[in-house]
Amino acid sequence: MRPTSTAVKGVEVQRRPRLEDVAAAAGVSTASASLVLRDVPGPSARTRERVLAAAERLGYRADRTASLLARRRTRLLGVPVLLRDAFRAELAEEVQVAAHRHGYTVALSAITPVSDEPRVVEALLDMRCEAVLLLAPELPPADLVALATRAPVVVVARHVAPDGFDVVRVADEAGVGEAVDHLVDLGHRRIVHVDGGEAAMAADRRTGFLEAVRRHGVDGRVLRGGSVEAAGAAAARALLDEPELPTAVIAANDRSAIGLLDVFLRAGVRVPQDVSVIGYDDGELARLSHIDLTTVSQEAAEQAERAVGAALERLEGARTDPVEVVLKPHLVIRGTTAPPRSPEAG
Amino acid sequence: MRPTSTAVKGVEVQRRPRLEDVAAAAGVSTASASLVLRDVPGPSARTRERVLAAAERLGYRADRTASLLARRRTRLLGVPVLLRDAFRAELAEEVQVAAHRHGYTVALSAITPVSDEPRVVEALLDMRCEAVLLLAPELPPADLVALATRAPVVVVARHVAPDGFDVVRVADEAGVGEAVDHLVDLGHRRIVHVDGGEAAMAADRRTGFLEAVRRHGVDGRVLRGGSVEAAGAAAARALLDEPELPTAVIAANDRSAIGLLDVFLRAGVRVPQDVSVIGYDDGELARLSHIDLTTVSQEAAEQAERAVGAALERLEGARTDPVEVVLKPHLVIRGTTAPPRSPEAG
DNA sequence: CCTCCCGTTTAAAGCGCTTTAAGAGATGTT
DNA sequence: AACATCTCTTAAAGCGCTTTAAACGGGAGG
Repeated sequence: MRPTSTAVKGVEVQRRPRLEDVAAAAGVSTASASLVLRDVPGPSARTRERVLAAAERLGYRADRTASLLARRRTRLLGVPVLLRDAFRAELAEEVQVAAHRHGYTVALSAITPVSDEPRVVEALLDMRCEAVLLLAPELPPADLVALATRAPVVVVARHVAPDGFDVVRVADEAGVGEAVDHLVDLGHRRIVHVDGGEAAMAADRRTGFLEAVRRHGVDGRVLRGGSVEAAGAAAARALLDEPELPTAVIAANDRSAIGLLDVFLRAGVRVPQDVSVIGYDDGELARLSHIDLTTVSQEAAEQAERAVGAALERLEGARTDPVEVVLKPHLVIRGTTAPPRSPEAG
Repeated sequence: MRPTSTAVKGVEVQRRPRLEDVAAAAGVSTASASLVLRDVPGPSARTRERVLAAAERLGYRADRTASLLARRRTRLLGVPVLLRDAFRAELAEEVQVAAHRHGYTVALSAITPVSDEPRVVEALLDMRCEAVLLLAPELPPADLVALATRAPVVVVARHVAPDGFDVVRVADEAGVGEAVDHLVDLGHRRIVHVDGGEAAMAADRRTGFLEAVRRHGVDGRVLRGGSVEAAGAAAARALLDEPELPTAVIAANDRSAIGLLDVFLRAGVRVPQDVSVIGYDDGELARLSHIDLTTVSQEAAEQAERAVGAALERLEGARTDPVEVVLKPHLVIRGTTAPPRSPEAG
C-alpha cells in the first residue's frame, strides 16, 4: 500500500484517504468496501458496519473523477447556462433539483463571451455527461440536430420540431392567447403586443397574439421589441409618442414588461389604471411584491422535471424516438391588469 | 486493441474514439499521441502532424475525466453559485472568464434549497477541484476556516478576516463613503441609508455610512432593509409614511435600490428631482438605460481576476500565507442623483 | 466422507489518459 | 571501431475507483 501522507518542504500534507485506506482499516478488500459504500447488496452486515465505521473514521469521500471513469454510467446531465438571464438561471436551478431527485448530477457550465454554447456543450461532453439539456437555446435547428447525434439532447423552452432530440416547452401561442382572453374579458379592445424581436421565442408569441385578437375581433397591433428590459423601455417610449395609448400591452417576456412598466411609471402613466401590462415567464422578477406583474407562467419546475424525465427515458433505454412535450401555460393574474378606464364599445 | 463500435440490438453504436484509436491511426504510441495533443515539446514535426491529422479525422476529443484522473493537477476551480442572485451569477461568470484566461476550468454547482453551500462544496471537492471560490458567502467564519483546511479557499465580496483562506473584496465602507460624499457635494443634508439587514455585507456599508455623515456633519439615519427588492420597497413605503422625505437615499445594494425606485415612482415621487437614490454593486440591473442607477461598483471583473489570482498563487506554491485584497470601489454616477430641490442650509 | 450449492469475499482486469524511465537510432568524438 | 551524446519514441506503471469472475467456507444432502 502506498503512503497516505507525504512530506514536502518539511510540511506534512495529509492526503485524501482512498478506498484502499478504508478497506485496509476495515480489514476487507477494496471490492467489498466499494460495494458497501455504494450500498450494493451482497456484503454481510458485519462487513457493512466495519467499512462504514472505517470510512467515517477516516473521513472518506469517494473521488468522483475516479468513480466516473470506472463506472459505465456517469449519471451526469450537462447544462450550459447563460447566467445573465434570470429565467434561464432559474430553469437551470430547477433542472438541478429535478435531476437530484432522480439520482443524477448536473454539470453546469456558463455560457460567456469567450465560450459560446457549442463550445460549452463540447466541454460538457468531454466531462462524460450522458445527455445535454439546452435551456431556451438560440442555436439554429441544424446545429441542434448535429448535436443530437453526439448525445441525447433535450431542448427546453423553445419551439422547434423535435428531430433526433426531444423538446419540452410550453404552448406559447396558447399562453399569449390566455393573456388576450383575460384582457378582452376585462373590457380591453385596443391591445399592443411588444414582441420578442429576433429571439427564438418571439414568433409563437406573436402569432398567438394575432390569432387571439382576430378571434376576439379586437384591435391588436404588434410593436417591435426584444427580450431585455431596454427593448420594453424603448417600446414604451414609442407608445408614449403616439397620440393615444392602447389600453393594454402584452410584452414578449417579463424583462421586457419590466422595461415597459418603468417607463410608464416615470411618464406618470399609471398601471393598471391607465394601461394594463402583461409579461411572460413568471420569473422571480414578476413575483416581486412591488412589481406584482400579471404574466404567463412558463412552469419552470415542471418543464425542468419533464426535461429531466425525457433525458432519463432515453438514457435508460425506455425510448429512442424523439418526443415533444408541450405543457399548457397558465395565466397568473396579479396587479398589473384591470379593466380599461373608459371601456370602449365592443 | 478493443473494438471501436459495438452492435446492440442490431444498432451500430459508434463509440467515442480513444487516444488509442488516434495513436493507431497515426501509427505511433499512445504516449506520443498524448504528448502531441497536449502540445508538449518532444515529438518530431512528422509525428505531430500525423497525430494531429488522425485526431482531426476521427473527431477525437480527450476524455476529461480520464485526463483529470491521470494528471497530477486538475486545474479545476470550484464555484458554488446561488443562481437566483444576479450579482453572484455575474461574479461567477467573470470568475469563469478569468480562470479560462489562466488555463483553468471552473466547475460550477448551483446552491439550491436541496443542497446548501457546504454540501455543494463537498461535491466540488469530490470532483477534484483544486481550490474553491466562495462568492459573497453567508457562512459563519468558523465554517470558512474549517473548509480552508480541506482546500485552498478564496472568499470573494465579503468582509471577513482572512484565516487560512484568502479574501478579495471591495472596501465597502469607503464605497458608501464616496456615495455620501457625492450626495453632500450635490447639496444633500438629510440622507437615509436603507441597510442590508442581516446580510453579511450590511455591517460595513452601515458603518461606512454613519462615519461619512458624521464626518460631513449632516443628518444621516439608518433604516432597516435587506438585500432584495422587497426590502427596498418596504423601506420606501415606510419613508413615504413619514411627514417628510429625506432628500437622498442610499440602499445597501442595487436590488434594494430598485425596490425603492419602484415604490417612489408609483407614489409620484420623482427621482432624482424629489429624491436621489444610490445603489451598490453596479450589476447589470443598474446599468439598464431606463434604470440608470447611480451606484457603487463592486468591480466584479477585477474581483474575479484577483480571486482567481489568489487561488493560483496558492496552487502554484507561490504563497502559503493568507492574503486580503481590498479593492478601492468607485462611484458610478448615473441618472438617479441630482442636487436636492431646495438646497438646505449647511 | 464427499459433493454440490449458496452466500460472501476478493484478486485482478479494466475505465482512458498521463508520465516516467528505459530503449532505439542517429550523430558526434576520440 | 568503440563509446558518449542527443533526439525521439514507447512500454509500462499508474490515477482511484468499479466490476467481473473466480475462490472460499460452511452447510445440506447423499
